[in-house]
Amino acid sequence: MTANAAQKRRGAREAGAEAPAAEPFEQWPEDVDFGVLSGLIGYALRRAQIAIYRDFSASIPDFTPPLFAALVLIDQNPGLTQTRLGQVMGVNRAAAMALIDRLVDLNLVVRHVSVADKRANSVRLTDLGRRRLAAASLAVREHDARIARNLTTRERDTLRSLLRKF
Amino acid sequence: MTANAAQKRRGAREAGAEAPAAEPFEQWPEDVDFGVLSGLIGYALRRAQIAIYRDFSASIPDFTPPLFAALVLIDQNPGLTQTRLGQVMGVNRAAAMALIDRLVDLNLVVRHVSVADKRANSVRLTDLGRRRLAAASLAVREHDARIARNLTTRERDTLRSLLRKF
DNA sequence: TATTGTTATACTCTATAACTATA
DNA sequence: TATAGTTATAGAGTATAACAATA
Repeated sequence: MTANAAQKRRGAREAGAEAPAAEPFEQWPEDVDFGVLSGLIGYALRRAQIAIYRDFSASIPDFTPPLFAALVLIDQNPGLTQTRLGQVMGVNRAAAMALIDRLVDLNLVVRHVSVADKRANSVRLTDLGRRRLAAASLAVREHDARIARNLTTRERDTLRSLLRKF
Repeated sequence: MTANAAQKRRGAREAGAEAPAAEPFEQWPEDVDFGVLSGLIGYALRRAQIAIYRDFSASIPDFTPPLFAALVLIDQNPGLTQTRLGQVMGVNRAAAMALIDRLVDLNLVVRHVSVADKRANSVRLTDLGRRRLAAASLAVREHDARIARNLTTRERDTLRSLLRKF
């Protein structure tokens, strides 16, 4: 991960300025022999993700992809517990804790003990969290449109559909 | 990343045993509202990658995806320098250094100063590196077939082709 | 001056293990 | 006993910054 690049850019860009171009990534340079990697679905996915991640970091400096996803899931699912958030995101309890800790430190979410089960916390957004999420959601949608700019609407639908088969 | 799970499993599995099932990951649980995430290409890719990464870790305990990719690229491209490896993999020089350091520690690759440019190192596989790579390549191909098991041959081609557009 | 390798440093993400409180 | 949260710890991956050697 690389919050560093994001942090560096955070203060360096002025309102209304263009999102900085991420350093170019030669997707599949022709002078390089990728050997067995060429045929692998998993590796093709990985390379696409590198390009996507760079654009995300450059254009949404306030969040990382996991932080943004956690914030959306907390917002959309009232009463979500930390353990369940981890399951949904595909990480364990301790990792979910760490994400929520950071969101709490940023004053974007608060924990409160579940009345139904005193072991459990449910997590919800603060007013600030809601405002930041709304702003970031706009930026993320723009980012997503940008990374998929070389795909037709139909190709995007096909891709989303194929990706759900993993 | 999570070499820990891989390390834990490394000694625990016996020759010929089935690759351990990675902990299940509910790909898009129906009781959860994903909000804006549902429509994002980038997030669909991320979820697919979580599933793929888990299977990789469970079935190729000796390598992580970046280490395997680095090993293949070094093997296939004689005279590759560290900086160029980083560019090809989409990471900076220091990160490429760290990957190569680990491969050197594992006695899988060696550095030697380039005769053409004394600033540069070129990197090549050791005999052990070649043997390990051959074995891992088999396992990785099996892994890739397994993660793509719900896709037809045609769908795999479509997916690889779409992923090259990012 | 520009580039390569290198080292120091830092941060995110994630995991395992063990502990406490509650069920 | 089992589960939720928590804390401590660790390791992989990656970045920035600065330096020496070489181009």
